[in-house]
Amino acid sequence: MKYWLMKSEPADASIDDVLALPGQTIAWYGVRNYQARNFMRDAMHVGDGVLFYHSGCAEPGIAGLAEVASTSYPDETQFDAGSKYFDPKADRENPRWMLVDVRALKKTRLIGLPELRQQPLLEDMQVLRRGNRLSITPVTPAEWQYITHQLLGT
DNA sequence: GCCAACGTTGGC
DNA sequence: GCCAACGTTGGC
Repeated sequence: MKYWLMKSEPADASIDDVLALPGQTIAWYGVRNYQARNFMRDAMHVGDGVLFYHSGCAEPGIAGLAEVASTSYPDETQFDAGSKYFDPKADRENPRWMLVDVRALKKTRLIGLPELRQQPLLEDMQVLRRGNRLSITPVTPAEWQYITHQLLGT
C-alpha cells in the first residue's frame, strides 16, 4: 500500500467534478512527464491512497481523498489529433503515455499551501519543495497519517 | 554527450 | 502577468 499526491486543475477536473462522475472515477489523462508516468505505470497499485490536490487556482491545496482504481493502461488522448494532449510520436503498438483510473472518495476541507508549510512534520513533503512541478508525487505513510488524522480528523 | 534555447508548470 | 524552476529538444 502506497500513498500519492495527484494534482488537478479544478477548472479541468475538481474533486466535486470527479465525485459527480459515474463511479466517482476518472481516467487521469494528460500526464506528459516521464517521472509522473512511471509512477502510474510502475509503482501504483489498486487501492493506493491519493491526496487530491487542486493546482493552478486561487486556493491551491489538498481538496479531497481518493484512491487508485485501476492498473495502468494507455492514455487515449495521446492518439487523438484533436486533443491538446496529442502526441505525434505515440502510436498504438508503442504507447508512450499511460494512466490509471482514480476514484474520488470524499471532499475534505481545503488544506492550503500555507497550512501545509506550517507543519514541521510535513517539511520534507515533495510537493512543498521549492521548484517542484511534478504533478504526481509519492507521500510517505507518516505524511499520509498526519494529514488524514491530525489535519482532517479522519 | 554537451548545452543553449525554448516551453511548461504553478505559486504569487 | 511575472518569474523561478526545470524538463525537453535539437544543433553541434
